[in-house]
Amino acid sequence: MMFTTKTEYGLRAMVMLAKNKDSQPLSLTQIAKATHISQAYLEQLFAKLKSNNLVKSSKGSTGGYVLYRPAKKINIFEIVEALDGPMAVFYCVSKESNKIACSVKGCLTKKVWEELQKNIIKTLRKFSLADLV
Amino acid sequence: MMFTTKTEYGLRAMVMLAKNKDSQPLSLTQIAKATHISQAYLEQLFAKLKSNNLVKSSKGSTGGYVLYRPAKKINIFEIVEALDGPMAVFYCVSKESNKIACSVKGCLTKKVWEELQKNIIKTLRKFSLADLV
DNA sequence: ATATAACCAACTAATCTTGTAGGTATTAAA
DNA sequence: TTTAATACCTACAAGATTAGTTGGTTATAT
Repeated sequence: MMFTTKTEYGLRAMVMLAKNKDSQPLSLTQIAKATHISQAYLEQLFAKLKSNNLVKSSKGSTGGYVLYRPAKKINIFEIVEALDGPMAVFYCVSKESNKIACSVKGCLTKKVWEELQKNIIKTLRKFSLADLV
Repeated sequence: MMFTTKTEYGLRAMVMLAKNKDSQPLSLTQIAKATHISQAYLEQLFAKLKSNNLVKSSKGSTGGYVLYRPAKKINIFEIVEALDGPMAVFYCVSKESNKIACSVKGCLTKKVWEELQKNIIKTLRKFSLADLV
């Protein structure tokens, strides 16, 4: 029951973007250097961040990444979900649960996971990226 | 960010023990048959449950397992932690965090994980095994 | 043109989860 | 006292996921 390093790394990078007050976007080369995370690995993370509309990119020689929205308008849950995939503490409360057999009628255990999951999401939504800067 | 099947299986088995109104303890053979979980795998789970004082065992021909305490006195967090290991949503808030370098002074991200973790534990403690029966 | 950047897909390495195999020790009951 | 059923133990193996690498291409400011 732990988040992956993807989440950790991505979050660190997002904090860097939030702190960046330059007129220029921040390149992965710069981020890799500062965080000691391999640039190729960062690329994969940023693909996810971008497809979830959390960052936008510009190509070319002065290119790089900037936040898609102001840091205050990005909450931590969005970042976590973009990087780690849809939140599901158990199969029975995942969005793909129809695939897996959990047809137990009135299963009381499920209620625990539902409440837990709601709670996690609520907590993560409470914090914005700006809160981490 | 998902609990393992260890937790799922162990919890199912614990519910069975809680439901067992026989004078006899429940054997792993019986649990394995009812849940379709391999008996050898259940053995490993019960080793953890036992060392965490959640069940007690009796050997011999009519042996098996019973709850260590009444179901009402066992909360879900205890079971989850026994099976899945100490709760830590991130390395920086794990009990072994001294091993891993997270010496960032006044790291704001950590506060998020601390609050999240507290919340998870609180939610899981709120439910007892008796609530699932 | 050239250098620097994003972007892309496939592969490899490492780790963790899940499960198996083969045995010993204990004990109620025949 | 034998037998059958049980817990208990350790090491291994298969499978899945995570983490990271490699070798490219496409785009763009200088």
